[in-house]
Amino acid sequence: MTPLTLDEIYQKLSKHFGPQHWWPGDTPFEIMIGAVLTQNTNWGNVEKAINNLQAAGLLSFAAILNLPQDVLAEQIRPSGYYNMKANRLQNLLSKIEEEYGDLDCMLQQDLHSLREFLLSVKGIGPETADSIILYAAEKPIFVIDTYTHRILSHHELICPETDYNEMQELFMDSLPNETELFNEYHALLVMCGKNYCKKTKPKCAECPLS
DNA sequence: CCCCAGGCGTCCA
DNA sequence: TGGACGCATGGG
Repeated sequence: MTPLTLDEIYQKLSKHFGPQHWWPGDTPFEIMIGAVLTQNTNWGNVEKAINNLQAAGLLSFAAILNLPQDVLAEQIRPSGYYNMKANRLQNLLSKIEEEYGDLDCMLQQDLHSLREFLLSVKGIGPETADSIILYAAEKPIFVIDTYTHRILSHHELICPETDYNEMQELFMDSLPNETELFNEYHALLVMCGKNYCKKTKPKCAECPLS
């Protein structure tokens, strides 16, 4: 049988799951912090870390930048890799301050220079960069993650060794260049991955794409 | 007890 | 360039 098209996948997921209202964060700053904290980490653990920061009154650019790194690490402990992530967060914020002065200025840059800057920051890879661009800066770029790879691979739209950039081009070459669509599509792929296309015990029979 | 989660940098061939 | 490995908590 012929593989699904990217458009058909979107239609099926959208019908099955409905609107996703992503990213789960209130402000661009909080979205950016969450994007770093969720690296290879369950979102539930990220929420615990963000709640710790919120409760301590530390969920701000200045607070996170200026906190002693070991104190920050302790606050974000539930998100895992906490020493590395404390370092990555402070490095990111200091680079933003150095390059742009503040977050709002960074978010107003054009997509290409923003992506180039983010990828130059140690600890920010393609997925984290693109998540910040799409969900915090609200500019049209398609975010790829392990779920995307697994779902495309499983439905034979790609071979397993396809890399990040190839998958991103696949989406962006065949879909209209719309922030809202890219936002919703990625959120739907994550929802589908979490519920049906898990690494172990996948529920393929119940998947809306099967 | 096991395995995994909305990655990334480093090292080594 | 690409595969292995470390980073680490909390949930199933």
